[in-house]
Amino acid sequence: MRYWLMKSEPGECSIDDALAMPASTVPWTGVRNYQARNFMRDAMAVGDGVLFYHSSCPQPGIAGLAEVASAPYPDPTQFDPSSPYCDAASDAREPRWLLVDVRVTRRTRLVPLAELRAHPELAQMVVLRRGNRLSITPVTAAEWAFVIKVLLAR
DNA sequence: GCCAACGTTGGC
DNA sequence: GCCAACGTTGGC
Repeated sequence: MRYWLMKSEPGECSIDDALAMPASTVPWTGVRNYQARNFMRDAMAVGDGVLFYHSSCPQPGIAGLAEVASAPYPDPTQFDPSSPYCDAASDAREPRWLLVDVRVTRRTRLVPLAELRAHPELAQMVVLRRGNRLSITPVTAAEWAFVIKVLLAR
């Protein structure tokens, strides 16, 4: 069992948008970075814990808890000409972009980025590292436990 | 394989 | 809107 932080722009899919979906589950469409794709393709397993993070918005931070809810499968938006995520170079027989489904298990208070940065226990979190831009980053078991037990107990 | 130019991310 | 950081592209 592994843990992840996954960024979503609330303008596209907020925690409430995800909760409004059937089974509170959303396909994690639109990832167009190979490192992030490889996490979904190679390292995730159903049941892995996910910190659902709001980015590119007035209040960036953790907005809820979720879990990986499917095996990897091709992201349909890469083949959709009307989608901003369309990738004409991707071959339908060998899709370039994969995704997993993510099921929200709990809406939490918004834990702001600044609050995450304020805790030495989280100083090594990949998402907090200088210059990090990855939309999917691994979270250690200790970081996960700290977020749950300390930050979300408040 | 190198690397300059360019594009994107995302907080502020 | 700015800009640091870093990924991607494409000529060579």
